[in-house]
Amino acid sequence: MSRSNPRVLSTLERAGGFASAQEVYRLMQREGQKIGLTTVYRSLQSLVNDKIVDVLRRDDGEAIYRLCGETHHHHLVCKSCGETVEIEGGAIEKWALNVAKDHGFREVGHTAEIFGLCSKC
Amino acid sequence: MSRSNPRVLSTLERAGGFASAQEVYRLMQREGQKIGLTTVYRSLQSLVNDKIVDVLRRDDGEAIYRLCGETHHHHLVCKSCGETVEIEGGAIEKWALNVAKDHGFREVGHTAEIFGLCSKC
DNA sequence: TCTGAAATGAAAATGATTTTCATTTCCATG
DNA sequence: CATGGAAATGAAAATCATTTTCATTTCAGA
Ligand SMILES: [Zn+2]
Ligand SMILES: [Zn+2]
Ligand SMILES: [Zn+2]
Ligand SMILES: [Zn+2]
Repeated sequence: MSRSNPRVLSTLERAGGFASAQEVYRLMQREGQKIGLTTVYRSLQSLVNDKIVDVLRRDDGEAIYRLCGETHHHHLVCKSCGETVEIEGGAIEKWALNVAKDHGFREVGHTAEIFGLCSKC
Repeated sequence: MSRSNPRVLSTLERAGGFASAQEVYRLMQREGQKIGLTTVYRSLQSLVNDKIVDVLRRDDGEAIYRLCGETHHHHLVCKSCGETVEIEGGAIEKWALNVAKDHGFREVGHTAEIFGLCSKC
């Protein structure tokens, strides 16, 4: 496993909001940074593994990445423009734990995402 | 715009749950149906436009389709052996709708999955 | 039957992502 | 200071889903 190139993380921060691997790469190019597309992909993957960034999908299927806070949370995403709101998941955390306990499951985790059309779309 | 080839819809129904375009195509091939991959893609797109079918994304980015109005449920999956329990998501449905409404989103949908270790693992 | 629009599908193009693999950079040890 | 090997890098090729092209077929209506 390769470790993340810190310039990738720095660029993603600077990009603000979501950016795809291709976008991060282009941005670094424009800024004159010398880096390969492969390294950008590998670094972003690594950041996702380390849970330092979130990865979502655009409507067209392209993966987009974003720095996310430390706390566990969920996303409300606009299907059309991609606007994203981070959501506290208190209710769903309880739901997941209860459902799992009812069925005798341990070491429980969950994923949840809400999508729809935002007010502007 | 092309209209949907009815055999595509029929195959998606028969597939049960979600299926990607490639999977629908392979299924039709196995069944000896003569159809082109292009037509499968076009038909699925058309069904999505007509809101007869929902489209989501797998983690790997592949688009998956399912009939609208199929009974909605969630899954509790064992990380180790893959045992799966179908879950009614009453609580999470309300949560998703409320969160979305609070942020002015329309046409709301959601995904949710719980995973853990089952009692046997 | 004739005619044009719609449907079809094979093949090529596209575009993101992954894989390969040779090269470069690091680093610890002698 | 070597120097040997592990990790990182990136160019190019490979993958793979999806879209586009375009020539052909189907089909409904005149
Ligand atoms: Zn986040
Ligand atoms: Zn929007
Ligand atoms: Zn199990
Ligand atoms: Zn639900």
